[in-house]
Amino acid sequence: MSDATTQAVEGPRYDFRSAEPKWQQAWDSRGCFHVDDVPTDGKPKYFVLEMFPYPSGKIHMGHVRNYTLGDVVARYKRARGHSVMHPMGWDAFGLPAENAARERGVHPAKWTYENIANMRTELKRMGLSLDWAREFATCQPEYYRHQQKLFLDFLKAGLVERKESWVNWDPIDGTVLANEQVIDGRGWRSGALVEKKQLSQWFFSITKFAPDLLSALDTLDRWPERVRLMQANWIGRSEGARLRFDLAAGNDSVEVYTTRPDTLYGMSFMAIAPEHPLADKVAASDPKAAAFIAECKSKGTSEVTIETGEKLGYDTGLRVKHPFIPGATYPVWIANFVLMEYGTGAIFGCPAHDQRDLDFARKYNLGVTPVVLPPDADPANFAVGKEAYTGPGVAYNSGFLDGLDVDAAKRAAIDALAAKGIGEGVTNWRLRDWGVSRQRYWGCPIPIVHCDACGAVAVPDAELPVRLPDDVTFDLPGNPLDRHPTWKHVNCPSCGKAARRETDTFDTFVDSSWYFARYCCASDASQPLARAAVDHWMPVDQYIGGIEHAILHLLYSRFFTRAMKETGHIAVEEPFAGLFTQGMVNHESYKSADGAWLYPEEIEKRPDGTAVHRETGQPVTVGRIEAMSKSKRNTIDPGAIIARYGADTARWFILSDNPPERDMEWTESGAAGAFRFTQRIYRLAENLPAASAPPAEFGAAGRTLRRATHKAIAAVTEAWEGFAFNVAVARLYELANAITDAERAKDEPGLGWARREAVEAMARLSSPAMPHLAEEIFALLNPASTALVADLAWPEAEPALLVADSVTIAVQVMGKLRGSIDVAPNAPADHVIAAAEAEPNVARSLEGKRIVKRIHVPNRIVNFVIAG
RNA sequence: GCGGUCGUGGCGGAAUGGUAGACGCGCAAGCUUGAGGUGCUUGUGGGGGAAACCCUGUGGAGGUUCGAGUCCUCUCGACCGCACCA
Repeated sequence: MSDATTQAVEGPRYDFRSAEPKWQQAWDSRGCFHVDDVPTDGKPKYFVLEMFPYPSGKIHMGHVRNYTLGDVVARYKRARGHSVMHPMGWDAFGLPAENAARERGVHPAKWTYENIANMRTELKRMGLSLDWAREFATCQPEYYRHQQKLFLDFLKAGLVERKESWVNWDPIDGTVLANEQVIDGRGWRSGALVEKKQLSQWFFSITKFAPDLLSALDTLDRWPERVRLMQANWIGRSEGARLRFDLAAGNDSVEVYTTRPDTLYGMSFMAIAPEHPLADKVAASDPKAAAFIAECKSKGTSEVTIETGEKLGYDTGLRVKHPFIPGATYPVWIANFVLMEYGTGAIFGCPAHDQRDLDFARKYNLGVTPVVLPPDADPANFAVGKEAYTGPGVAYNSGFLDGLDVDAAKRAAIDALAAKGIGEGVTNWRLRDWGVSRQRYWGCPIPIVHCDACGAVAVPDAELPVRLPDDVTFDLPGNPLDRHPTWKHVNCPSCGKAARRETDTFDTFVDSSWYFARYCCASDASQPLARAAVDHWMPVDQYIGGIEHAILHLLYSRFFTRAMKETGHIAVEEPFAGLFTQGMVNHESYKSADGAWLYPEEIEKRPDGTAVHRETGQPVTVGRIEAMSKSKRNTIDPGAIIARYGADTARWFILSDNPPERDMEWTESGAAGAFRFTQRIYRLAENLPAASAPPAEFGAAGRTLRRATHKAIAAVTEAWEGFAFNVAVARLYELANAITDAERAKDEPGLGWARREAVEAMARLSSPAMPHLAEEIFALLNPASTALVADLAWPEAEPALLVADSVTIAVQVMGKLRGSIDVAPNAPADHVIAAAEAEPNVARSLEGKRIVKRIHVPNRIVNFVIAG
């Protein structure tokens, strides 16, 4: 920060440096934002929640935006008479803590708790209306013990399964990798070739709720449409048929799932996934097949294969019988484009009506028989070339299905399969069960003991929590829990014999799938959720966070809430009644001549928009405006902004820039402008008369200002209410402009009172955004009062003052603006039309014309339709 | 490929079918100031005009309407999500 910048904010009239801590202290000492677990105040409840932060070390501008948005809602709702719960906590388990341990030798717990302490201090400087008594971190045994209990309850209720699944295995790191962590077939950290491996893991049975998770999306009317659509796509319902194909030789059969049973007569091959059990069987006696399968598995997740979409296959030599055509058989291929995870891992190929099947058939010279005739096509010469026909039509070349349209043919085919006992209509889901096992240390231990005699045994409730051991090392790859000398060696809770603890920990998404409910009863050590408190507060009325969690976190939370309901921990099914997804905070990026990224503090902007390096004077390339990131160095430290301008300025700018759901750009000039505004409205509050009874009469300027004040009350209220926060800011600027106009007006009786009223309204209307400044101005205006704005009811507009003395009505001729007239509100139509016709410019346009129609919209517009 | 969102001044953006560009940023001129990255005043979509005013203008083309940024159809572009899902 340059000297010049520091000077610019030195000695301001409103000294945020002393005011902000003072008011934070005042709110805190009066417990303004504390609520009881089960309140008895009779107020309507409102639960405001922002997605809790990962304790990475410092807060960033995304946090500032997120928590400012939430704080506006919380403070506004409180003023509107709600009992508001607004808690904060820490999503504290996760990989970065382990990486810090590996790279810097600091214990994950120490690293995490130090980061939390630092970030808590930073958050407190923002002046958020939080109930800090409810704070917790998910890495505390006091939290995760309850999570372990929930898991065991889910297990008892049949909502948890242990099953084999295919995973990306990094043989060097000795761990499972998420798909995103596999880059070109290699582990992102180790660079080792990733293997596909079957591993026994714990799964939450989220698919049991798939129908409900989908249909209930319709009830979430305060969620963004696109989030609901993304979830619907993710859950992925599809209607089709499951049917059995018998092998031509032997007794084996293969199950297939299809959405197009109407095209069965167009079959020319069957394809099975490389992981399909039948493929294994073939490979056992066919080395070439084994080699092909191995190749597919190594390339399975490689982006190259997926992007080029090259279809590879291997003909097993086996053949299957057609379900309807006696004697017809088709080859069985192993194909890389068939997914074991979807449907049954096997498909029947109908190249004429499925693009992938067609690509495959063309490559390997398999037959292409059209069986759906497009409308207006000629059955004698309709043929499929490079594009499969997937549109509507009528079945032909299809035996008993001939002449039926697609839908009727599907039903007829399913009926026929069912009659033969070889198939049925089914609904299929894209959603997979949620694998939660991670081979990591810094996570919640899964409370299970593996016994050779008893199998997987639940840890008894009385022994919870299963605590993470502190004495672990990170000098070797793999899971430190697995190689800990003693931790995993325990006796079986069931038979007492020597057994092994589960050394996997939970996916951190589990931690965040129920934290919102835990806030309601955070101090109750005896149980995960205390029903009285949770039933009172849940669901969250307004949840706010980034769009990046549109699917996983929100879907998992919806699942968890249903599972908690089924196990008696909660009454609701949907955790978040309202959801708001904020945009990102972007900033320009800067590059020096030698190509190195530069921090905004390292450059100096020239008036012409170019930039130079502050120290060297070398030219700097001003790059794209993009998401703040450490690698591009285009970050702005909220701590520095708050130190320089104060929290209110940071909050105000972030709200004013643009609509909160869109990406915003952080600019120096914008922040400076917001700072100037804080000073300006404080100035408006100086030198006002003391409080007094309202005068009986107001002059013209006073009346104008009072109308502006009450219009602002109505407009700002509506804007805060509707998440149009940038509009609320604009309306407050208008009010400030109106106050400035009144300051300049000739003094008249009552004007001082009207200015006081306006300034106090200004302070209170802006208090959700700039709470410290609001308190400071209120105290300045009311030196004898000990009341806090944070405790005051929201201002109400006087309806009489919302009606203007006169309204300006636009006058159009043939829809074109030709003038405007001032008339009394709700003046009679004939009067308004006469005045409109008399307006000089309008009269000129009407001269010599015949008016065929006069349209009058009261208080809005007059439009003359003329002929000739 | 499938699904979706969005196109308004130099920029961020306002606008229940009813005066397009509120409000802010930036810019320009002026006043204030020892100075100013302060404060204040005025101006600021494009074209014409001395002015009054006129024409034009919300990605493009049609349509509905007395009246369209807003509703409908087509089209172009940008962005986002999912993606070999059978």
